[in-house]
Amino acid sequence: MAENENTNSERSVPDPVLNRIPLYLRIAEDLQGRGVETVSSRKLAQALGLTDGQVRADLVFFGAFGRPGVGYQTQHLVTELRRVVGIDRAQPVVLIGFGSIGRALTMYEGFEKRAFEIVAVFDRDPEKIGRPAGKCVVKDVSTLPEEVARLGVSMAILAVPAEAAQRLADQLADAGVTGLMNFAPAALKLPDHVAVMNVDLMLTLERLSLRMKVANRLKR
Amino acid sequence: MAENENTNSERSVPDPVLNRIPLYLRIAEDLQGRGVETVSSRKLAQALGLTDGQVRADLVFFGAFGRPGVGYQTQHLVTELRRVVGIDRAQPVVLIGFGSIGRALTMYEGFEKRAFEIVAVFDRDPEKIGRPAGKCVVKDVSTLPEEVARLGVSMAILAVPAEAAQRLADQLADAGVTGLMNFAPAALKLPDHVAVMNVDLMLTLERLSLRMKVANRLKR
DNA sequence: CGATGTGAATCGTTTCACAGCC
DNA sequence: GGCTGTGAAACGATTCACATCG
Repeated sequence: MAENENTNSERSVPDPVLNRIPLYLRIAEDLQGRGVETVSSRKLAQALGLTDGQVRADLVFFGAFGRPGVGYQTQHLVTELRRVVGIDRAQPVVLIGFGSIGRALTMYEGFEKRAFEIVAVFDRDPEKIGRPAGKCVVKDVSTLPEEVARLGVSMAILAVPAEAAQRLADQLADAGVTGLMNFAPAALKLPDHVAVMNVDLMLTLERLSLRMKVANRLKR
Repeated sequence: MAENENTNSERSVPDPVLNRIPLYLRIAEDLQGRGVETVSSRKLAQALGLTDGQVRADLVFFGAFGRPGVGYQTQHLVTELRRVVGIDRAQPVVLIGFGSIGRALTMYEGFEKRAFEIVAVFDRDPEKIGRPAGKCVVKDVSTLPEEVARLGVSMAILAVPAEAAQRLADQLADAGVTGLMNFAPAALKLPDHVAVMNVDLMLTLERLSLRMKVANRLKR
């Protein structure tokens, strides 16, 4: 068995920290790509608009990989954070919904640059089934449960209309998916062991609009 | 120190509250559409997985529109929150970048259902310029500043490669844009009076992956 | 010296309890 | 009785200061 080296799981990690870890990884990767060998918490903080103390406190949640007097070795930081985030090896992902958003995702180059790979695409529309979608061919969504189980995928992207989202999310959870990126404007109800990240474009626009209004108020 | 007689305007609203307000609006709209006339803070809270006290506290930031013993009138709540969010009337938006994401956005029906309207689309690629994009025609991005100024738009969606994002963001800010939804994986530096919402798909996937690994989800 | 890791203090948000209104 | 609005308490996250190590 591949040992799960401890990973401090005793303590629950605050949500804001979970959101920042991938940001640190991105900076570290950028520095590594530019040949920078070490980086201080202060540098990391400046790049992200945070304080150096916060950076150190965040990183310590996942183990102390810095050296006093020196800083963090970018190579080491990248390796460790990739492992922490779970992208130290390729992650297979299934995509459900080949509408405008789904299509854009299959064309998006970012996936391969990072460690994610879309291994199957599903849609309900007979018109779309059989069409090429990136490296895949669109499959009938009715085969979703068996395909997901067969592929052993644990991550899914849901890009379907709101009405269909809950039912498909349930199917995915039943088939063993434990992580879901949801583009549908729906508040999915799922078991606690399934992680969900909602990407709701209209909601985001409204939040932006609200911030613009609030800022205007403060300005007066 | 002079007194501020403006009660709400000077008070800064916590970020988490700003994120939740559009959620309340969505629930209220749904209830209104189903003919429900009043709703309690408890009902709103249950629909979103919050506490009733939190809902009340949040809404009070923007004025007290509830009635003790009764609750909130959905009609009133919708009207007020639409105004608060700034979608009580149509909001013109410009879209920069007609790649896979930009194209998906022009096809997305959600915009018109909500109060946003894409009034101009820009790209750099001569191949794409002149092509239809929703109700618009793709314009040369070199005309961006004058077009934005002419249209008087204050909201923009940036769906271009990371390398081009900062320069275009600067142009947009100079042209009077005060709200920006950014799809590029770049940490934009902009004046404080410009609100930015980042939608970074790879970052979101990494945050999802990290949450799947941590699975520290203790009970509610 | 420079920079980390850490516990203590500070800050802000959420929760609670209750007074007041319907 | 039901429900809001509100100040106070509780909680959690961020900042700070410092001991420690390279």
